[in-house]
Amino acid sequence: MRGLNCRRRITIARVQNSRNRQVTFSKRRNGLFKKASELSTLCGAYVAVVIFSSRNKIYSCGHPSVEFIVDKFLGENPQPDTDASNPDTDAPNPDTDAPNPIIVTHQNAYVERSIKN
Amino acid sequence: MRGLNCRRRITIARVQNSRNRQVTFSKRRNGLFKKASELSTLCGAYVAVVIFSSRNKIYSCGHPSVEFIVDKFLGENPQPDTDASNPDTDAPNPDTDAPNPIIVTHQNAYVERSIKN
DNA sequence: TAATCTATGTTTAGGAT
DNA sequence: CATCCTAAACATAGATT
Repeated sequence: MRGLNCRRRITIARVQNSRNRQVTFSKRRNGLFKKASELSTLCGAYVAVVIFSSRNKIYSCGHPSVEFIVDKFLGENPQPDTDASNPDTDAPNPDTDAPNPIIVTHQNAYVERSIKN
Repeated sequence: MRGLNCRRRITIARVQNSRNRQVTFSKRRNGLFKKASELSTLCGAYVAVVIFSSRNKIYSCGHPSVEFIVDKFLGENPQPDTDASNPDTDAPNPDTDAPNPIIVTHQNAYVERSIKN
């Protein structure tokens, strides 16, 4: 029970065994959500994660909420300001939304873009 | 170089020092994207991550693309189920979108929901 | 400001339940 | 299905450049 049944290095490629793949999906999905939550808490950022499993099930996690972040992402939230009265909290400020035309094509890559510019 | 300048345990709470917070944001954001990418590759899942920094900058990462996943999430991609017959490849099938009425309210919690049912 | 270093805290593969 | 266990793999806080 020791030394052999521990973590082994794996290559980042599709897990062949469907059973192992399912377990890996479950474990890493939870890990991803935890990391997302921590990032939000530690840095005061808005973080949303949306996952579609191979069986077409949706799993999502968002701070403050996936919908809010998705709307903001889509620029469908031209809403100027709901309540921006917290000097201490420099969390993303809703009322800084500009009537931007965002939504560029996001491919399989990390994207960084300023809303202001 | 001597045991002190190494990693220390931190509590998951807003990082007070703004400089450290910025560094932590940068490091963990990259880590989160990497994890998301690995999950997608390992399990054949669609994964999208959208982040709004406290300075309102957008950072996103998606496989196959954030837009595609967001659209799917919003149910703006109505279309039932083209084929549910591929035992080997259980990767999400783009053309299996169903005219579903999804979009429930997603709060600060992990959400799991089946599309088919 | 970002990249590098390194010891250590955290995640997780595989096995078992 | 999720969850526990273990030890190895991996991520990263803090210092440094």
